[in-house]
Amino acid sequence: MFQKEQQLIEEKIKAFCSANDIALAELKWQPIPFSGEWGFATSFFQTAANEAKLGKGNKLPAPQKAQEIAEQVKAQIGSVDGISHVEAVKGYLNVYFKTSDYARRVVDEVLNSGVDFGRGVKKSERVMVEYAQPNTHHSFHIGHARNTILGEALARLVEFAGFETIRASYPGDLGLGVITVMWIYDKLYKGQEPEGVHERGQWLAKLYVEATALLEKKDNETPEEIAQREAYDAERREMYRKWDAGDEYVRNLWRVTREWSLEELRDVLHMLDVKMDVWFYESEVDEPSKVIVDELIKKDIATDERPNGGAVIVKIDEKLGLTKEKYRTNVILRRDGTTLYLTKDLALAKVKFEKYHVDRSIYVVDVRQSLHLQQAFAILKLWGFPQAEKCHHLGYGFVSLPEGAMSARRGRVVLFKDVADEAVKRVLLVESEKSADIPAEEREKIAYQIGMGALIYSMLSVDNNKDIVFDINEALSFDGRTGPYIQNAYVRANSILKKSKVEGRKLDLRPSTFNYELTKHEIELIEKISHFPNAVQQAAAEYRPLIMAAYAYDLANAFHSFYHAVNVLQTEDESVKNARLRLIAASKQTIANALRLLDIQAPDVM
RNA sequence: GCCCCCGUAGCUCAAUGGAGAGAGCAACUGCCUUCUAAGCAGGAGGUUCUGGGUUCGAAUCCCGGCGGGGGCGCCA
Repeated sequence: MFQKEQQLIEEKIKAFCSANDIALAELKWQPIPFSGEWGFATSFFQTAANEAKLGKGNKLPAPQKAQEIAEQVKAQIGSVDGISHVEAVKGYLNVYFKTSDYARRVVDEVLNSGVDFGRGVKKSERVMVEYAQPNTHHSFHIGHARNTILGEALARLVEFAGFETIRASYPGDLGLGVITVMWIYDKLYKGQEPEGVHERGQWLAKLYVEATALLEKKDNETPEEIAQREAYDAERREMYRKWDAGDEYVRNLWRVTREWSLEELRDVLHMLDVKMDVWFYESEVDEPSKVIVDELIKKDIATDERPNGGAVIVKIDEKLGLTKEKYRTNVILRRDGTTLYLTKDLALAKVKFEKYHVDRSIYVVDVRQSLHLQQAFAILKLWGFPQAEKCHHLGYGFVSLPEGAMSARRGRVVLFKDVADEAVKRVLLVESEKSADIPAEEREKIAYQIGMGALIYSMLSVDNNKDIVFDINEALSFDGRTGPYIQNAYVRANSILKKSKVEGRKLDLRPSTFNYELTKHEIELIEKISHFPNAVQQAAAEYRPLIMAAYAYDLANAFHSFYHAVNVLQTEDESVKNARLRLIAASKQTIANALRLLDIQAPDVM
């Protein structure tokens, strides 16, 4: 927020150094890292090292030399508008703001910008974020939830940072897993259909477990059992063949059951406040991807080994001219002419580039698929798409359970819906004792916001490359570094503002002066608020929602401390009280903006 | 065999190559007649796995080792 002052000082430093023939290194600025101190800082260690290398000046060790330069620079800077004083400490130059001016500037900017405070300037590139790619005929578990939460937070961040953003979902609606569910449904449960969108979706997942048990090879099978199992498998294969051939009965069965899953998915996304712009389906890119294979063969990117009884492959390293193995070789068409995951991803990328004119394509996908995506990007490059350079795989560690990996085949999963229901139940329990005055009809809604806040924050406050062992007690914890902690700061700010009006004092919208001695808690809070726009840009540039999650906690933390140290409503001096109320309004706004980017809702009371 | 990720307080995790390596949880000490205690304040807790190297400066970058996880042609 204070580039102007920074730039002015920078110019003075540069002028001084060139006048005195000092080999100034690039100036990198950072906030002064001590609490309650407000300003920005840079160091002269690199410059001192440069000087030493050139054999110039005295032969002081670098830290002392840096301090010497800092002192000289300090003497040269003199007074700058809005800067209270400058210090040279341990090789650093610390520039301190004049608190009253800056407090007013920060608070005014937040209140004038409102929901747009922190929004970046419009960028020219269009970004697509692909996430929420569960398979149909299964149910949405906590691992899918991590994917979706991560993708949504990223989309919100990138969008707020200034990029035109397209959200895309890509459900896997074909393949053997899908056919397996259809097979057992058709064989044993035809005509049945549980009530309720989630119940029906989850039922399909149960059928999958049952089918897998029937089809799986077991130890010590009798000849009869083997024959039975093989007969089942033949039925399933036959169904797959019919699906592929476009058989009307099988296709219809597929459409109906697929829709059950999609209905559940849409409801889950609604629960997570996710609004997709584009829906891609695996089944829709299946045929187009076959055409692509021919094109790649013609362009001599792919090698057709079918005449020799093989598949169609791409020798990626060889085609890229790499001598050491990196992308290796992969198959893009089976020998029987059917497509693979990689084939379909190529077709999908083509659609993204050509139909949606995407400049930057982000894939939020499990880290285990890293090689496959790198292979896809490499083939896109060979194919001649310049956007291939800006394809980015945002991998994330997988979510497992304390008892081991989740397994859809064995039905050992934690369903998102179950966790969400449990979250509401737990919050309601806390609420009934802590906030008995909240009307019952509002309670459930607030409980949902808080419960989801806890769950979402627990997913976002861990860096994406780390695996998570899902522990529901940790995920739904409301104490300490959690979503509810941040929501509570928002609620407290809201409560004070409400009360200030109840007591008959309209919130003064005129800018306040802050020309009193601010407590260190106020200074720290204002400084945190002023960093919000930077946090947005950093999180978006690094594709890391964690940056925003950490920021939101720090901001809430600064607010809670201020809340306890300073009683605003009992402030005697009216102008000081008014300034503080404006600071609270600015805090509330910034917390709200940060929570929104994290896909967490901010309740007015809790 | 090759490639990727990780190793930081008892536990779970942070830390654009920069100033006391920080939070939360657990345990300990205080604080509700006060704007909501889902909170605040305080103390304790560290050879940043290990050995080298680069650098004025390394948890961070490079090389080796140890330990854990993942991936490597017709699954997704």
